[in-house]
Amino acid sequence: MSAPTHQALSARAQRSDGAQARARILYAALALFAAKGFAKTSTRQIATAAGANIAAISYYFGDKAGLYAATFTEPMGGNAGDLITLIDVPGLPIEQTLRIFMTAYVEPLKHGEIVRQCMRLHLREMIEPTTQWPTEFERDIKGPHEALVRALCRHLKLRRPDDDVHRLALAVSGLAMQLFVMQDVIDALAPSLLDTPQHIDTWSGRLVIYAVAMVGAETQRRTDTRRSEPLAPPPVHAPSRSRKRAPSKRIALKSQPAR
Amino acid sequence: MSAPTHQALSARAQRSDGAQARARILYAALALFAAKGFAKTSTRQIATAAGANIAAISYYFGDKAGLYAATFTEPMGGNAGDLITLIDVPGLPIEQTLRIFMTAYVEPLKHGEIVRQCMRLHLREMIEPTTQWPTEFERDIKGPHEALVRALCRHLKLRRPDDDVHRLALAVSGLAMQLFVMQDVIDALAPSLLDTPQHIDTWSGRLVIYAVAMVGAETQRRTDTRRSEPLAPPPVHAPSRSRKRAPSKRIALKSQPAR
DNA sequence: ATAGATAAATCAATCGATTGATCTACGTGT
DNA sequence: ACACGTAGATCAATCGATTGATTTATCTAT
Repeated sequence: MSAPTHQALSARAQRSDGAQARARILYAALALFAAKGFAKTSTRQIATAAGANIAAISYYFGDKAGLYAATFTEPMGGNAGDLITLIDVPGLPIEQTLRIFMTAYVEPLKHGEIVRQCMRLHLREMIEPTTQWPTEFERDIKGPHEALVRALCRHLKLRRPDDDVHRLALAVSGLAMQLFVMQDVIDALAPSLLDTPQHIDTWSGRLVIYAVAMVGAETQRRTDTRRSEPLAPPPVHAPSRSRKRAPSKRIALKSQPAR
Repeated sequence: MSAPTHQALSARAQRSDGAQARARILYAALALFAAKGFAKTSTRQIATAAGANIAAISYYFGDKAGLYAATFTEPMGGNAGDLITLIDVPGLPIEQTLRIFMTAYVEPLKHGEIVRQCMRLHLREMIEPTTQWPTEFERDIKGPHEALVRALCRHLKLRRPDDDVHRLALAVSGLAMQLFVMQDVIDALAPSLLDTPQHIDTWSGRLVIYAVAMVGAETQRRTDTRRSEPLAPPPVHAPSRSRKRAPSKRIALKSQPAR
């Protein structure tokens, strides 16, 4: 019989779906791995948090490493390639490309705790790489970066990217990436900056402004160094609020203070 | 017996200094903790790498946690407060303040492997906080950030920092911070960007340009929103290379494409 | 429809390996 | 002779993984 009134008190039913137990284990593992890392999370903790038995993890995922790999592939439907195709349209002006890039990059921050945990998991891989890292790197890091490099090359009218384009692209994507890396730091420094989707949107808007400004500064720098002597150190040109052309005031600053 | 020809092959002498063994353990632990983290590094590995015995670690440092704490306090002489006093001089124009900030922030990247390992250790604390983190946060994160916020407030003529100042400060310091966080990523994407002190100086110079541009953009945004209707969404104003006042060209951009 | 058979899911118990930490004994320099 | 430092051996605890047995759901033959 098993009347349908079997207690749903304990997060699992007497005889759960099977796939349901698998999902419980998966998300419990995601939360714990994201919070404490792979090494400091034991399979017993995962099983306890999921309300499942320890044996179920090897039953469904083979071993602990298999479960870890599943937390990378299963929860997210793999929307990484979208970002690339979004910004890889040649006709778009750079401001729109940057806005699309930033908005798409930051947007996951608004989607619940699970996406946030996925992000945290991926960040851990960046600092403490496992066998999962190469895949992660190729798909979520190298791809978007090179797409951004292509867009910047188009805007700067370059046939091939040079070091400065790579630096610029890293600075731009780093603006968005830091929101993920420094989540806790930001919450500690200014708690009201990441708490609501509205605040995340305003931040995304600011990042677009910053990115556009950086691209503009790099464009400026390239024209400056091209028309001046090629070996001169890059002049500090502050976009001073005075509208007259900043005459590249030579500031007496030691470029390398500590030799 | 034991002729003085006892092999100096293995990095330790037969009867080493005592304090010398301590130092070997400390730096071996620093390297291993920085490379693999606290949990995944065993005391046996540290002792083997240091050419010392396992008992020596509890003899000199109490336990594994004590050794971990020592890797934070001993190798670096604590030069964090310097950065604060450097940029906390009210008279300096913002360009110089930013240059000093960036140069001082990035400069450790040039100093050998040990400083690099220390940085890596501190970054691990950011993502996986231990009891060491509060101290670390107050001294190396919150302090410099608030100093930068003060400098920006001075430049923007604000009596008290608002959210936008915090965002700007985070974006600026994030530019420098990402060089540490993304070391391996950068090496994988464009290997020649961080390999020599000259390249690091070049990058530092670019970061100053970027930071100045971002501060300029934020200044611009504030004047724009002040003189326009206060509730309008922040317009995308590209710092176009044309010198004439950018008339805040209204671009038809959906602010939130993927809602 | 009902009983029996097969597969799926869960459980407690336990394995070998490794961890951090400690103990005791030996060698060395003063 | 003495203290200091080192070495090997060993401790209890915990880890990931596996086992065999039990329970439940699904299918099949009559």
